[in-house]
Amino acid sequence: MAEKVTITDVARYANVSRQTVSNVLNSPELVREETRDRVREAVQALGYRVNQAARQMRTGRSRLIATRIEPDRDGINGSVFDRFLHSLTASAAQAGYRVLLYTADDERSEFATFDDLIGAYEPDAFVLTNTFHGDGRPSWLGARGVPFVTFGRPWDGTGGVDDTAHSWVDVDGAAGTAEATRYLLDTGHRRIGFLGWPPGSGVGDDRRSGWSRTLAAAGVDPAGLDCATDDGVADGEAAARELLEAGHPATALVCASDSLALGALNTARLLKAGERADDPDVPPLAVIGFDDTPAAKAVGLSSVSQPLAAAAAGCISLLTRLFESSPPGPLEPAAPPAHFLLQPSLVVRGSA
Amino acid sequence: MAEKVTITDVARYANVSRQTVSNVLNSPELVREETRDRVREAVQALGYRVNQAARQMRTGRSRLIATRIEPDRDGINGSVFDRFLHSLTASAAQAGYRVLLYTADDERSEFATFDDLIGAYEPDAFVLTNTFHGDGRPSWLGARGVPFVTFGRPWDGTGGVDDTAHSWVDVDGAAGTAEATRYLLDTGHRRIGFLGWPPGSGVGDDRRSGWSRTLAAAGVDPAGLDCATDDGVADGEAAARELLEAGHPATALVCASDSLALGALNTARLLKAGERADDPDVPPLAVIGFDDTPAAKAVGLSSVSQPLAAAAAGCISLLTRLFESSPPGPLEPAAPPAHFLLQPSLVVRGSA
DNA sequence: TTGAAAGCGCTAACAC
DNA sequence: GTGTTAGCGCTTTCAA
Repeated sequence: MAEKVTITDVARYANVSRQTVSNVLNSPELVREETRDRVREAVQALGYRVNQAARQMRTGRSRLIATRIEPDRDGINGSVFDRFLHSLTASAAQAGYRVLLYTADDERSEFATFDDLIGAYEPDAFVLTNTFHGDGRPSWLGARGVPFVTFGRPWDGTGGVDDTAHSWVDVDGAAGTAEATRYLLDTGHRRIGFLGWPPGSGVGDDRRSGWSRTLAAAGVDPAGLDCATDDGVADGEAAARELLEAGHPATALVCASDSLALGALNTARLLKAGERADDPDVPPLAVIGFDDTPAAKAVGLSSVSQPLAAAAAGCISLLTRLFESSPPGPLEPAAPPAHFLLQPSLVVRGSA
Repeated sequence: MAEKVTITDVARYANVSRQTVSNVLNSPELVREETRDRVREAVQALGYRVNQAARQMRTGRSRLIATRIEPDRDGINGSVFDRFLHSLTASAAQAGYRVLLYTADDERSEFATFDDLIGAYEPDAFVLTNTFHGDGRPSWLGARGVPFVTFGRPWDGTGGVDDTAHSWVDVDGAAGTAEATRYLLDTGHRRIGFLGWPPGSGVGDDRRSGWSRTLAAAGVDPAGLDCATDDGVADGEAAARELLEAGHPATALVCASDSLALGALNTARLLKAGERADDPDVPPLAVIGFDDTPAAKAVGLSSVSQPLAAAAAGCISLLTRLFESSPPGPLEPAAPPAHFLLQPSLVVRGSA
């Protein structure tokens, strides 16, 4: 256990008072340059580090950012969160913060954890991911004046976004599927289907809209090309089968997730090997997924990639802005909510 | 911002002294039952939570466990760590601890982060993952008397394990590949290859050994069946090609990772569709991966699954044992290192 | 510009 | 069994 070095040790070593050391650390402009340098040397020499617990008691700020770690559902898309988390940890560290993890199975238990965390560790802010329409967390935290940022827009349930609600960072999903659709159009496809989730989820509707508007712009009739199902490889397989066994089947598919895309790929392979085997009229199905997960990379699936590092950096940037505007104290008007809408990019691989 | 409730508020509410409240919290047996109940009611009524920062200043314990979040390399196997992390967070919470994250690109920066973390946040312990032969972290932490557990055995470089080094939890990789090999043997395969990593990595050698010993027990000559390459889908593809284009090719493959297995699957598919097309003599290649990643699930790859939740729980259990034996104070002999070697299980899917 | 005093919330000793 | 005292390391007045 490294012997604890306190501010007193530094003061003694540098021949100044404890307060002067504190000033050098927190308001260096108040200290004469010569003294400042001497103190900094002492800090270096002794390997001094500010003790967070003590500082927190005085300032009320923990330099901790709490976020929930997601259990990776079907797992394919889980990796998106994990990559985000890595970047968040790195960005936070750069800004002088650490990331504290928690888990929660449902809203009730998450609120209980909020209470626990806020009471015990006093995180300076929360980063909320996987937000959804009707998510109670923003208002819970908002009501208590706890700063937070969401990775995901505050969907209002009609496909719109309430920009004034709170600070957020998100990736423009519609732009991603639009780019994917445009790419397929450029490659010569006309009958481009969309494999997505049931309407009502902000994210899913957003991604669908990019496809439909691009198709509309190209004058393609989307009838029979839109298919909604739950997320999962098996769901994707089944749904793709519908789209491909129709009278006038799709020749390409834009998918709302890599899970669905992987399922579509499986189905296409089966059809190719089965009833349609050796039918030269049937070209290979072009498929584009969403999220550019490791699985996509592994099987050569083209996919829309989210700029996760930028999203994480955006969250931290928004948070620090929040901290600056509203000192630790009581709830104040604080800075007006701000947000970043980032552009994804299409990664083309063998599948399209 | 929820108004802060302190121990003083509770004391006033319950008509006792602050110390009595503290006693109810920390040494309930010292307090008369009636008083205890009254205090507990007050705690409930006021929604009181112990302030960690204040407690930490007195006790020197932060109830924080630090661990490094891994950037997910090729990504396929990255998900293993993430699932472990989720379970670790849950297990830690149950034991009254929170998980603090950090990142590090190399050993030097990790040591610097150790210093930072220890000086500033004073985590009670570290959980080290992805340990390797020659890993300097255990001795660094050990020298400073900082408690830690590794998820991964302390390989000594000769394939052996130094049991006395420190507490660890690990999964018996050899048992996993042995089970996979046995399964393939039972399915009628004889020429079962192993697609692994270059010798020298404890984990890789361990997994290889399970295969080779099982093959030996079955009286199969492993000549030309062992292939080593770096981890990655592309590497797996290339290596599998060697194994499959040999004079007397393997009919089944046990792989050290799902990445390699996925690559092998790709190669098998190509060969099947290409030069070997329509050759009835060539049965489909049986492949078994390692780690049971989401990608394996998605493509129907059989794989050896690690009990990650149990591993995480084991880490926490070992850590709490450490805490109990060695009070916050200076470095003491503490409890002797303990460890858990967990058994993986084979998940059979379409690929084998 | 630097120094002295106070106190954040808690718990380990010790007195009552 | 319960209350009193002291102090963990720091920063924020305020005075020198």
